[in-house]
Amino acid sequence: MNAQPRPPPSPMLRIFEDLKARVASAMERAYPAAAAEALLRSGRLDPQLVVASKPEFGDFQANGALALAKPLSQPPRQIAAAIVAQLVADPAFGALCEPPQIAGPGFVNLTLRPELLAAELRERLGDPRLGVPSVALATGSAGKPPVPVVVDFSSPNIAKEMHVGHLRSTIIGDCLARVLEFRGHPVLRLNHVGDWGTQFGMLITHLKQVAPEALTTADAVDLGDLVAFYRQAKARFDADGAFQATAREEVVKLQGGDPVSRRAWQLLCAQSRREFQQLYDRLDIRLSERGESFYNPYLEGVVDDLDAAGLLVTDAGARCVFLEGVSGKDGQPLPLIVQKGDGGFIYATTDLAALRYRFAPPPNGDGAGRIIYVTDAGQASHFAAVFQVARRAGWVPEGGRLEHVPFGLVQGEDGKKLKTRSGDTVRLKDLLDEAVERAGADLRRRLTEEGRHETEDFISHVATTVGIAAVKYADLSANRNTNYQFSFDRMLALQGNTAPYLLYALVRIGGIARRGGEMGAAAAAGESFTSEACPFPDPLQFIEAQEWALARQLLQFDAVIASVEEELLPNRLCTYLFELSQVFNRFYDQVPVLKAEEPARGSRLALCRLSADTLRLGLGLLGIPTLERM
RNA sequence: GGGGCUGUAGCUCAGCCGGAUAGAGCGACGGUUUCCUAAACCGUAGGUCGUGGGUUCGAGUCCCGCCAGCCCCGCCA
Repeated sequence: MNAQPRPPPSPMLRIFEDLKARVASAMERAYPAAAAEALLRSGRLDPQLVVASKPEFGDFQANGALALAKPLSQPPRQIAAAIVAQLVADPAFGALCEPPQIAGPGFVNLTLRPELLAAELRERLGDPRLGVPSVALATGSAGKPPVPVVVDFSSPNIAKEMHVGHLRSTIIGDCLARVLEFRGHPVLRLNHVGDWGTQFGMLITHLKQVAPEALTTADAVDLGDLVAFYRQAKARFDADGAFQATAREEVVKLQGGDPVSRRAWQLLCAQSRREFQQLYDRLDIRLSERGESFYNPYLEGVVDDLDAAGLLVTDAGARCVFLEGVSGKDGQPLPLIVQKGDGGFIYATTDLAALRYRFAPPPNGDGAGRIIYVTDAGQASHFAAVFQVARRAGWVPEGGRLEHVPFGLVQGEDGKKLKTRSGDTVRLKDLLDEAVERAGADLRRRLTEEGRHETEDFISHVATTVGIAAVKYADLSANRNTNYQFSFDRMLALQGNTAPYLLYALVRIGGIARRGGEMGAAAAAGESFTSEACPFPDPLQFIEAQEWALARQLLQFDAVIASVEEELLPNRLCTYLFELSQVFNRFYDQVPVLKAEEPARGSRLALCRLSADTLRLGLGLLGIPTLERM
C-alpha cells in the first residue's frame, strides 16, 4: 500500500539486449575481417540471439555461427568455438552467464547465472508493475509527454442490438487498450458507433408512419421493437422506390439539422446507448462514445483537401480517389468513393475525417501517434484504401502508426457463422447469459459431488466471473487472424487452455496463502512493499527443477507484454499465462511449500507470490477479474 | 477477373528475425490422492505441416505455381 518509488527494475529484456551486444562484440573480436565486411553491407554481424527452444539448451541460444560458416568457409562448430573463446574472456559476459555450451551443428547455448535469476526475481517482489517499465515515467522525465494512442473498437450500430459480431472487436480492443495503458500510453478508447447515415433515414421515415411516438417520446418502444422496425425499414428501402426517395430526403434533413429529425435521432441514440452500456458494464469495459456523427462537420473539409491535393476525380457522378496498386476487373484502378453522385457522404469519408482528426494536433484533433482499428478481417481492403488515401493526402504525421487489427469470424461448432437454432443472429446478452448459466450449473454439480456448501452469493459471484471470463478468454486465446469456433463446452472446460484452468491456479495459491502464516499472507499478493521491507529470504534459494522452471517462466513476463504492445496479438499473453499456470501446477504438485524448511519455504512462497501477481496482472490485462476461491 | 485471410495430430489450436527430434489442449488408453482445493499431476499412442517447385548450411516459417475453404471488390457500414 505504501510503496515507495523505486529505481526501475532491470527487466529481462535489458539483460537480453546486453547479452546480444556481448555476443555481437565477441563475434567481431573473433572475426574482425568478416565484421568489417558486414559493416559495409548490412550493418553488424548478427548474433541471432533468441530464447532457447528447449529448457535443456539453457536460457538463450546464439545461432549466428551457423550463418558465418559459408562466408568464412569454416565448419560452424569451429566458428562457434572461436566466439565462445571470446565470450569467456569477457568479464561482463561472465557476470551474466555460465560458461557457454556449443551444441548440435554450431549453436551456442547460454545459461544465465542462477544468482542473477534469483536476484531479478526478488527485485519484482512487491513491485506492482512486475518489472514492466512505463513509457510515461520514462519519457516524463525527459519532458516529452507520451503520445496518445487511439484504439477504435466495439462500434455497434444505433438502433440495433449488440450481437455476437461485436464480441471480438469489443474484447480484443479492450485487451489491447489495457496493455497499452499499462505500458503508460495515454489511450483513447473510441467507440465509433454507427449513428449516422442512410440507415437513419430509413428508420425515421418508417417510424413516422408506423410508430411516431418513438420519435417524440423517450423509450416509447423498447430496443427489441426498434430492431424489428429497423428490419422492416430495410426491407421497404430495398423494395420500394418511393420509400427510398423519402428516406434519402430524411437523411438530408437530419444532416441539415432539421429539429424534428434531430430530436428523433437523439432519442434513438440515447436509448441504444443505455442498452450498450449495460453490456459494457457487465464486461467491465470502458469506452468513450464518439460516433460517426461527430465527424459530420469535417466531411466537406476532407473532400476539399483531397481536391486541393489533386487526388479527387469525378467519375460517373461520384467523387473519388483512384487507388494505386489496386486494380479491378478490367485492370483499371479501383476508386475509393468519398462523395456520392447525390452529394451525400459515405463511410469512407467519415473514416477519412476520423483518421485526420485523430492525427491532427489539439485543440482540433487528438494528436495521436498511433491509431488502431479493431474490426473484422472483411474490412481489410477498405482500411488499406483509406490508409493509402490518408497517406497520399499527407494526413499521417512523421512516424505516425496506422494499424488495422483484423480478426476472423465467430463460427458455430458446425464451422458456419454462429446463429441461433432458429437461424437468427445471436444476441450478445443471450450469449453471456448462457455462459454464466452454464458456469453456475457446473459449479452446483461440483459442490454437490464434493459435499461442499456455499452461499448463493458465492455461487452467483463465481458463476458470473467464470462465465464471462470463459467467453473473453476463449476469444483472446485464439490467434485473432483466423475464424474462431465458438463452443461453450470447450471454453468452460476445467482443463486445458481455458479461463477456469487459469483461475484455478490462482485459487490454489490462495489456498497456500491462507495456511501459510505471516509470510503466507505476503504470498497472497496485492500488497506492495519496498525492497527493504520484503519479508522473503535474501537471496532466494532454489534447488528443484520445478522451482527453476517457474522462476524462468515468471521472468518472461516483460518480454511478453512488449510483444503484445508491438504486435497487438492478445493470444501471446494468453499462451504465456497458460504456460505459467501449467508450470505452477507442476511445481505445486511436486514441490511442497508450507512443509519445507527455510530458506526453501520462504523462497517457494516468493514464487507463489510472484505467480499470483503475474496471473492476476496478466488476466487483468485481458480484462478478466480473478477469484480467491471457486 | 482482381485482392485478402486460412489450410499443421481424430477434434480445437500454438508455433516469435528461417534454427536442434514440429508443440499444447481436448478426445482415446494407462497411472497418481494419509500431504497446501485431484477444477490437478505423470505417462502412452497419434503428423507426407494442403500440394508441386525454388532460395538457403538449414524451410511449417521466405519466394513462385497449383488445389481447397472463407471473405472483400463504385456510390451500405
